[in-house]
Amino acid sequence: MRYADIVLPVPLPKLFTYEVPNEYHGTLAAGQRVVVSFGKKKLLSGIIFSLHNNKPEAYETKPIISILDDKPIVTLSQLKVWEWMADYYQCTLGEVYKAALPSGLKLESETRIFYNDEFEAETEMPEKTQQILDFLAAKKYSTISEINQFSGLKSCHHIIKQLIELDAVVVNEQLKGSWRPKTEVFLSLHNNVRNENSLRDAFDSLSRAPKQLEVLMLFLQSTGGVSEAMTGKEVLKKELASKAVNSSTAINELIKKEMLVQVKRNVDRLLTSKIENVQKVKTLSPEQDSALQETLKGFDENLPVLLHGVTSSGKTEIYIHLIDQAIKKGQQALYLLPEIALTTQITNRLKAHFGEKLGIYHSKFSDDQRVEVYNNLLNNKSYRVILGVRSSVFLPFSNLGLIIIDEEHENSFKQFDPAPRYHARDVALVLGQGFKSSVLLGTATPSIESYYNVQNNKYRLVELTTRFEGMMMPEIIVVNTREAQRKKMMQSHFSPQLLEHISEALSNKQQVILFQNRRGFAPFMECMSCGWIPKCKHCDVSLTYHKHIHQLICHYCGYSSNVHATCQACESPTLNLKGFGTQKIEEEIGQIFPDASIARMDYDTTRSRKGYENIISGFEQGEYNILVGTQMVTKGLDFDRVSLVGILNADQMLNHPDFRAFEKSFQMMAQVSGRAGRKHKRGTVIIQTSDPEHPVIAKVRSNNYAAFYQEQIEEREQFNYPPFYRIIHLTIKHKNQNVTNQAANYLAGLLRSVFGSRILGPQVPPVNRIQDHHLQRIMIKYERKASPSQVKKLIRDCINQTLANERWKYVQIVNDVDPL
DNA sequence: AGCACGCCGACT
DNA sequence: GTCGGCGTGCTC
Repeated sequence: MRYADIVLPVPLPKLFTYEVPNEYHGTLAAGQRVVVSFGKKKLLSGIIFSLHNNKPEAYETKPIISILDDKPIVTLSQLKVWEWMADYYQCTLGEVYKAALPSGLKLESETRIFYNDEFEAETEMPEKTQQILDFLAAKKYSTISEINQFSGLKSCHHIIKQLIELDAVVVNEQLKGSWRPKTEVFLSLHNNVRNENSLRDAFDSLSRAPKQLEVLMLFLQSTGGVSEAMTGKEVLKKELASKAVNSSTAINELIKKEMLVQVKRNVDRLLTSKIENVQKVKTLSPEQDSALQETLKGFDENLPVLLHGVTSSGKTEIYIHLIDQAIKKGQQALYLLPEIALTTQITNRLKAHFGEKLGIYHSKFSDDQRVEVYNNLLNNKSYRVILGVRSSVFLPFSNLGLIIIDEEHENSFKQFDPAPRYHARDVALVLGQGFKSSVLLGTATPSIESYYNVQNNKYRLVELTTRFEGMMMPEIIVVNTREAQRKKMMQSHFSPQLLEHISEALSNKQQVILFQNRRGFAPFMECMSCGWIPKCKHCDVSLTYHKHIHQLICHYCGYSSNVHATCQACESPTLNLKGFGTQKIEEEIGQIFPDASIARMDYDTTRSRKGYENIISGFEQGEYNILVGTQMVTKGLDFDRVSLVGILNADQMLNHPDFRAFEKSFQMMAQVSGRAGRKHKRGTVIIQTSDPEHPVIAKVRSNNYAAFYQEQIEEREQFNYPPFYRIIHLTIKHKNQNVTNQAANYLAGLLRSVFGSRILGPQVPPVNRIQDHHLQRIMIKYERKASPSQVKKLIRDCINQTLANERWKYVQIVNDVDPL
């Protein structure tokens, strides 16, 4: 095989053919990583997709520069999933590759500019050039982006080019960013002193070096005693060093005197905490046990099972039993959770059961740690279970027997940007087919699509209707805010009933959760005189005010701006903070209950690595009385002292212009209500709304999922929405608004000639400009029974025909399959 | 997506 | 006259 087709991390819809150097003939396989040169100078790592002997006719091939692995790091079954994804989600293999591997396994070159020491200037050069040269001379070498940053230039290309011509600098491409094993230094007793006599002599010889003596004693203590130390037991150097002040010189002296020896060893980054005693799997309640048996029956029929269990019904225990069984059969298990539900609570619980068999794959982990999880699984080391977020469907499983998708209804399983815009639940089902794994979808509030699959006998349904350990479903009180407003009884966002219940809970030393879904209601500034609102320079959105840094930030492109004292339009000093976010609620509730301690959980307070866990554990331990939060508070948290949950504004969710708004509202309200109540004490939920008779609220109140589903499914059928129809969104982007509009109209016309009334739009999406690109959107709704691949091919043809047109060949068209 | 090339307007 | 911004094309 003399040629290799290689997947490269570029969004181009093809593979690239490189020549295999002679010495590698017959030694390569699909899935191995190679380094190749791409374009004029770039070095990239890519994945061998296939090997063949077809010499390309149209171009000269470049050779593969080097081979990074002796054996494939992407398995054949992974490559199959990649291919399926690229096809189903209409993206390129390169985009899948980018998403699939942790960046530590993807190498890319970086241009380094080296200063030439022998250089002597013959003529004077411009000031800027001289500055950059001085900068390089001081640093020896630097990168383009560093120089740009230093010089404040948008591009330093011209200057560098000049310097190259003058021989003042040389450039060089350097591969960077590769993962390296972590090493730590261990100490053990030197062979010379591993008997009592010589050890005694050693002690004697240290009589005038008290510090070294102290350290040696500490070392012996750390090994667990002299006899242990004699066997060569090792102690972490940094741990020993931390036991005495200024001990590092003493340690190094002892090494020099050949009393201690040090060795560097590769250590696992993930085995930081010691594994506690592995817990036995708990016995299940009768309800749980029969649910487990039902689930197994479904698995026997080779059907995915939808486990519909009310909140706090103990689904996790069932999962643990299933995982345990899979491991006993020698299989692997994958437990998928949405990002925000992957808390220490659940991690600790699983760790207690599965110990070092458990691997965790999470975006808050460093990239090095993710590489280690990847390698652990690839080399079949310790992991048998992976608890992870959406991207863990990309891990190199070899014998996946069980997949659990918990909180199956969660939208965050769908990746929105960048491509691949995949839904982890749907990819997991495909993954499961490949391995013939058992698949379990768990939730208290199934998505309409999944429940429909139950009705159609594509999934088996298992229900858990009772809460764990005698917990009762909460009492739900609906408060009419319109009426309260009319009677002028609303105190800002709080109804008298809600305030009454809060103060009652507080005086009973119980905790309160206040839920505010702030979607579209983030705090922003507005001029009270002229109505001017600070907007993003590059996007069609108002800037969001962030109190902690006192800045305005664009949530779409990250643009930030200082807060000005005066209005930029009319110059009057009347800029006011507007909006109804969690921060506002936090402040106001603090004024009403000055003695309560309040925590806030939202995008801002949980961005840092520890922020999220601090808030949760603080609330758990009763440091806070009230927790104010966005949808984050609804996910998989079990608190023991929460007696009251307040939903501040249900209307906001219900009035969203989206066909899934009711579904999302029901799920959100049901989930957040599930946080109320403790063992043997019924919790209370207060829902504030201006429309207490709203059918969705009625179903939440009666906890009647089936009725809710019935209503929704009829609506979906009537208006041709999923699950009866499939949806594809095409977003057309261009810097010039006219070009965007024309291209969108042309494309929509083409599509209509093929699909007729299945085409909607083009329409301007709610946010019509992002990063200086104007947007238009076309929606394609087509019957579920139509062949998706056929439909997608026809759509591709229309897109290609549009892009072939000279006038809009620079238009970007983004494909979102099954959008949410 | 990145990156280089080259065209063209802005300032010395 | 040069500098540097941005539009255009190419990547095995």
